[in-house]
Amino acid sequence: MMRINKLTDYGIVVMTRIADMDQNRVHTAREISEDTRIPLPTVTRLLKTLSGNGLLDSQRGSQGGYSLSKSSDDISVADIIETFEGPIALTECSTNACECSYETKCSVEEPWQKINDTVKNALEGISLNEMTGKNQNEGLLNLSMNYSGGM
Amino acid sequence: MMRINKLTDYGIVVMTRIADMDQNRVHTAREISEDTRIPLPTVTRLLKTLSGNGLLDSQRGSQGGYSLSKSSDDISVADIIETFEGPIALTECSTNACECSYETKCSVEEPWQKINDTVKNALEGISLNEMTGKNQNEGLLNLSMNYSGGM
DNA sequence: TTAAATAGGACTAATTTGGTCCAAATTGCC
DNA sequence: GGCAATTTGGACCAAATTAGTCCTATTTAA
Repeated sequence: MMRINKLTDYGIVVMTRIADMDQNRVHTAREISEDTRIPLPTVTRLLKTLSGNGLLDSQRGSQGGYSLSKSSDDISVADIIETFEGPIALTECSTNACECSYETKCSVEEPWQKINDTVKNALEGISLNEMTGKNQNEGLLNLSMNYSGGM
Repeated sequence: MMRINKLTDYGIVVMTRIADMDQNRVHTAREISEDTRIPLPTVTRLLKTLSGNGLLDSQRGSQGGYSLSKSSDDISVADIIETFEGPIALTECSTNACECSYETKCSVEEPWQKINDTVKNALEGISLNEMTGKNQNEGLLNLSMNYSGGM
């Protein structure tokens, strides 16, 4: 467990797919649905959310469709996750002024914030471009380094 | 969003509380409930899960109770999370042989694994002892370094 | 004018999660 | 031996969240 939502996961798939396609034209919900095999109504909703949050540009009407609002290098996995789930926060204490009434919990607050920052940072470091697997560069290499480097 | 479950969060609070208490005696569910202000039935369930998974030792009967099964230095936040939520896996593709039928998703599989490893690693690096805030040592300092060091 | 799109929002079903409770087994102590 | 204090195991239900669908309006190119 400790999963991101299924819709968020789909959202990343959809974005990755768009990043993989021809950048010189827009892509319709139907086209993306057929490509990814995610049902059309669901894809429709994903795309609306993504364009509503500025990650996609949309063009209405006949010949309309969606395209990336910026380079796939400038869109992070964290951007997409936050679009669907709001700010990355593993616990309530990770973000807000934590209102917990449990005394103990508060000794726990500061460590959680740092843990949260680490996770967030990792997700911000991965660009959509890297998710396509076409070219592996900085973000993922750094992750590998940190991983083998151990903590 | 992208939260760990509330029960998991409670579980960490409970474990932290126990780590904070006298290690030379066992602690009852009632005692921990009163300390943390988490309702008794819930605490009871948390403790059962924790002892069932080997993070706590239990002693039945009168004068019984719970105690850490090992040093708080040797119990990680990841251990506790996995006790309640199973293996840390942000997406299905992060663990299992990913059965996804979406072609695109598979280009996404490898990056996800690395992201997942990073998150997991961060959580494994924080000991229960550090969560108590009594003494801040390696795990959290390393997180801070990685954080400010940037990726 | 028409057909092809997106936009916005309501709605329902399914799943997960949170929280409680009860009966059984164990153990220390008088 | 018996009682009281505990943990154990499992069932159960209510609440919240999530997934997925559908309908109607709006926009735009041809």
